[in-house]
Amino acid sequence: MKIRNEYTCPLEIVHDMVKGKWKPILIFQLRNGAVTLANLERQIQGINQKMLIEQLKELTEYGIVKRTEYEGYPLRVEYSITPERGKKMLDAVLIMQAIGIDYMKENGMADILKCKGLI
Amino acid sequence: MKIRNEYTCPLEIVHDMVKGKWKPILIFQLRNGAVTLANLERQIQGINQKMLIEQLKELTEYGIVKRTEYEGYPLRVEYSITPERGKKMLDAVLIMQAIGIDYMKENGMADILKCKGLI
DNA sequence: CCGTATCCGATCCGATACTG
DNA sequence: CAGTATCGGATCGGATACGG
Repeated sequence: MKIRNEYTCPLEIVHDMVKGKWKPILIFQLRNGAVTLANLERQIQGINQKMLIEQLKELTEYGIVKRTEYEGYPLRVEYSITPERGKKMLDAVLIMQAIGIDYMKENGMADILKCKGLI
Repeated sequence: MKIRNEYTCPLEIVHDMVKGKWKPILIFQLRNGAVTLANLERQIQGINQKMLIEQLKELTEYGIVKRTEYEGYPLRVEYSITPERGKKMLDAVLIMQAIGIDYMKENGMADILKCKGLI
């Protein structure tokens, strides 16, 4: 992954950190602690393995996500958010989630929220 | 602009609201009140008029930005963030800005912050 | 179970030119 | 000053197949 050497403002970097369709959702899914790849794939509707690994990798390189590998067989890997940058980013993601929930309520999409237990 | 009719989670909508290289920066630039197009173009390094108008338009359609047109000549238009959704989104953007500032400090990019008066 | 590689259509975004 | 139209390269993201 490229980390550009010419940034003109802090938000430009953060955009690189979290751009991509799945990154905010991934951060949200890690809010309660470490999760395996297989679980993430199960919990996130519509994602595929390629996107999952690719975007987790980028989040890891920016210090938002931590990857932990455990010895033994079968292979076991867990992903979690980092206590510093990851936690802060989660705060931003939670605000955005609230915005999304409000938007859905106001626009007749509440059914989706219900079936997810968010309402 | 399309508002998909199939969303599977609130963060997916919010991603549509703020995706794009310039949207977080635009929201940040409107933090202190209404600004004209020409001023935004001056304040945001590297943006061009097309992107400026395009992304402001999308933010407006999602209720994050408000466009106000004043009568008279020359034409005067001002953009501001909305008190509800726009303000909340600004809260998220401010967290992200702080993350970006930290990141830059930790990675020897503090010079950019200095020249912007952010440090 | 975890990760990599490739292919390909969709979209993003920058440059540029033009209108009121 | 504010906004529209178009074009082409770069990037993104989904499907699929393969390897540790």
